[in-house]
Amino acid sequence: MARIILHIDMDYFFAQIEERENPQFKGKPVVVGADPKNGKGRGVVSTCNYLARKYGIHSAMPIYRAFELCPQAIFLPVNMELYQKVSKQIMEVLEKYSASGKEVEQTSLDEAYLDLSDLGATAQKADKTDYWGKAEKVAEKIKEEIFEKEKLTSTIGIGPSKLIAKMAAQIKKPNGLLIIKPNDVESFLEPLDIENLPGIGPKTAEKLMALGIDKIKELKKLSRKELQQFFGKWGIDIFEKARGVDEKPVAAKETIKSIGREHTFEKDTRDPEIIFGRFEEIISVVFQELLSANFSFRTITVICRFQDFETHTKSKTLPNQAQDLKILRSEAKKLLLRFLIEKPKLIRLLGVRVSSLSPKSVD
DNA sequence: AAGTTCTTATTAC
DNA sequence: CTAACGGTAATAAGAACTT
Repeated sequence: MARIILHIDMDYFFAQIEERENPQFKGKPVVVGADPKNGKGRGVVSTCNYLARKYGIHSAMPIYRAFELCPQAIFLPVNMELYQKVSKQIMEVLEKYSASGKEVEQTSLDEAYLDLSDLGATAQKADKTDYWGKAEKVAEKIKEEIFEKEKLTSTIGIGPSKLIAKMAAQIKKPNGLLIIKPNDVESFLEPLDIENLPGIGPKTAEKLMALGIDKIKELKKLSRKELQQFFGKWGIDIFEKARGVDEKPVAAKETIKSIGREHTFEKDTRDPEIIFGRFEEIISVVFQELLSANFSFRTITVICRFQDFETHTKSKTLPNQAQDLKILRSEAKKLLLRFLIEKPKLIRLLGVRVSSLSPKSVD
């Protein structure tokens, strides 16, 4: 029995919220992300509205580039608290539509999966036809309710797996709805680019391109064996994805696995005041996060990116769980000192991450 | 030989 | 002065170590 999985993705989430909060932005290009600093900013675009996209701006683009493309756009900082609040409201709507006992799997602030298979489980044999029609109705209602309550548009994809549901939504955005039934999976996938497959990023795509493969239809010509020889274990995954095969269940994420902070300096630096000052701030923020989440840690990782963009990590795993700022600070500092001794280069970015977390209950 | 730990690479939002 | 990019997190894989 095929599952019915729904994937919802809010349209240009951060920027759409900003439009909603500031009606005067309507009809103007809006870019949410780092401060462009008159073309000298070091950050990137987080999200932008579709008008900004017309100028060639897109997510992850260096902010100075976005500023070049459209200096008259409205540039806004990321207001994460606000987006988190809105996200929570939206997830509450979704909860109502997930079958009893089934959890909503939230994968980011603005994306989630629901398993609607139960719509079919109760249907009679004679009525076999319309699980998918019912799912479509549910999707329409979800979209409507979110729009009513939050005045935000979204895109929903429905398919027999998380993979297909997600791809359906990706293709149809913004403000779209697309249902791919099991029989349509093949014809849906084949004409798409390999990069439309979640998990196939620029690196994997480039390797496949070198083999003359750019469409999923071409990718399917490679055997399981060939893909495995090329990509190892990963090749098996690719083989299955190309056929829409994805058995992963919809399940809410249990716990966080790591907590970290990174900072890119305004200017690359070697100044100990700046380096250690910032390092200390990063450490305390990470420790605060750890406390508020009520976790102890066992592994500390320090990330260092140099002027030439070379990025390295050093980590240390303690013999026991700890929830102690002094330990975090002293171990992290030792790791940082190793970097400073080994490399004489200017530092661009510093980061600290704790992992091997374990929940720590306070009595 | 097996289990950890350390490090890098890749992806995604 | 040529000028290529954030921050946060997960996951996988291999190398390097301990036991």
